[in-house]
Amino acid sequence: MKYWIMKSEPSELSIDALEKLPNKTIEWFGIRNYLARNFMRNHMQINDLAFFWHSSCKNPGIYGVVKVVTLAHPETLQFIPSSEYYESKSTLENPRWWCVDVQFDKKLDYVSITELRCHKSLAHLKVLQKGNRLSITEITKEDWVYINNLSQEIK
DNA sequence: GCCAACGTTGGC
DNA sequence: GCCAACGTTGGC
Repeated sequence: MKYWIMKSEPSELSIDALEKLPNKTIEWFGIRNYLARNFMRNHMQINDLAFFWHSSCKNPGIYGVVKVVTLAHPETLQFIPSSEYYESKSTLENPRWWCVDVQFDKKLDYVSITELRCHKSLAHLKVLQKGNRLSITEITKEDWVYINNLSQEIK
């Protein structure tokens, strides 16, 4: 079992919006980066857990937990010409973009990026590194436990 | 709105 | 397959 951080712009999909969806589940749409795709397609397993991160917003950081509930499958929006995520090079036989479905698990007490930066033991996190542009990164179980405890303390 | 970092594109 | 130019991400 693996642990992840998955970033989403709250204007596109916030943790609250996810919680209101049917089954509280959605495909992790819109990923157009090969590394992030490969994490989903090649490495994610059902029941993996991820911190839900709000990015490109006033208060970036961790807001909750989601669970991986499917293996990777071709992403829907790449086939829809009117979508901003349309991919003309994808065919049904050979889709370029793949994603998993994630389900809302729970909200956490907000852990800001600023707070995370205060902890030396988290300095290795990819989300804290300068110039990081990857919207999906793997973290260790130790990081997972540490950050969960942090959220509890902040509460 | 700035800008550093880095991914992608396309000519050669 | 190199690499310059360009585009995008995302924190600040």
